[in-house]
Formats: sequence, structure tokens, C-alpha cells
Amino acid sequence: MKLATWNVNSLNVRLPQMLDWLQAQQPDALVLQETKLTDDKFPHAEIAAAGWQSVWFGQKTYNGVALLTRHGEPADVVRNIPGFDDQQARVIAGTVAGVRVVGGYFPNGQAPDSDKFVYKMRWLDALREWLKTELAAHPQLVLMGDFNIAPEDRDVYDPIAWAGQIHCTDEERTHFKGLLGLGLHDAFRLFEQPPKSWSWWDYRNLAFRKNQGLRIDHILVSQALQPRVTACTVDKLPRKNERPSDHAPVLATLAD
DNA sequence: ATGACTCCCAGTGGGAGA
Repeated sequence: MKLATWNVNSLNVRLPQMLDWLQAQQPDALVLQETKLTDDKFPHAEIAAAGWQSVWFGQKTYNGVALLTRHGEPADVVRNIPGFDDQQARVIAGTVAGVRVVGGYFPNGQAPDSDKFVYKMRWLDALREWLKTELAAHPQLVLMGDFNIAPEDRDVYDPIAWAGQIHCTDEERTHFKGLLGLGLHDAFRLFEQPPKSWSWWDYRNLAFRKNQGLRIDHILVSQALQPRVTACTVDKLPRKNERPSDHAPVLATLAD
């Protein structure tokens, strides 16, 4: 089973290359972030014609998430964090082939002294509380998406410059460790990886060409799922497209 | 460098992203 997450930074712009990528990679489940589409504009028919079912949850201009599956509609679909009043479309979850898939577009946070950072902390608190019950109900669970957190200094191209900056603060990293504390494992770090592996590169300043990026898109697997994980990689190829998203997809493979 | 690029909604500029 192949699982993937991709922040497409506008599905309207990225739809053709996402369809190409689906064809090439054949994921069983793909979660998308930053679709930036209201629900009436979601291109489910085009995606269905390519062979994937979708469930989606969006809003105008910002955010927006979706879950695409290869073999049938996901079951028990949840949109956003139950009990957490949120105006922003950031979470979609569903059960796919016995695996609970939770896709998230975590808040950016903008700056550590901003209101948006306060919202990010509240959102992370709510996510962790909800995941406790999700894990109890679904031991085979994967949490994946754009976390907007670089968990460690080795996930940052210039940790000195980024020290204390958004995505790298102690508070955000403590929250990431809190998710691991639920029994989740960072699939990427289950394997030996090339140094300077990132999932996001700034559009500006030739950052991709210079490989100046952050690893902020993650796939976390539950204790029960961890023994099944055989690989986890970042696919940099779509970032080389003429008109790329600033994020690359991250993939994990599970044994059947 | 309060930048750089891209996307969106707007409407010849500004917010947000990370």
C-alpha cells in the first residue's frame, strides 16, 4: 500500500501535473493540502476519470484539503477536528483498506509573537486530544500532511539562521514530540536518508537549485502500523516542473 | 534589505504563505 501527502499550493493550477503524478506513482491514498478551492469547484470528475475517488473539504482562497483513494470511497469521513470550532478547512480523515488516514494542513503560524501562532498552538492541542481517541478506535493510523514544523535542526538547511523562527520554535517542536508521544513514528526517520533532505523550498532566491529548504511535510505512523512500513521518500521530481508547487510530495510504502 | 516568488482576489495593490 502506497500512501502520500502533497501540498499542491492551488489544485486549480496544479491539477494537470497532479494527474500526471497519480499516473506515475499510483498511490492508494493521497492527501492534498492548500487546494484553495470551495467545495463546488473541486475537480472530482477529472480525478475520477483518472481512476481515483475523492473526498474533499475546502474554502475560498486559503487552505483546503482532500483525500484521494484508488480502490473505493474512504469510510467514516471526518472534516476538521471534532469539537474544535474552526473557520479554516485543514483536516480530512477517512478509513482506507483498514488504515485510518488523517490528512492535515497545519497552521503556518506566521511569527512566534503573532495571533496566528496562538491559533497554531490551540489547533495543535486540539489535534492531539482528538488523535488520542482516533488511535484508540483505529490502532492502524497514519497522520500525514503539511505540518509546518521542522522537527529537528537536521530538517533545516540553515538551523542557525532559522533558530527560534517560525517552524523551528521550541513550542512547535514540543508539539511535534507530543504527537510522537501518542505512539506515532516519523516514517521518514525509520530509514537511512540522504543528508539535506527537504520537502519544501522557497520560491525565491533559487532556493531549490541551491537545495535550501525545510522538511515540514511528514508521514507519522502508529505503533501498530510501523512494522509494515518498508520505505519513505520525498519525490523531488514535481518540484522540477516548470510551474511547481513549493512543496514536494512525500511517500510511504506499507507491506500488505 | 521591510526584498526576492507564487497564488489569490482584486482591480493597476496587498495579504498570505514558509
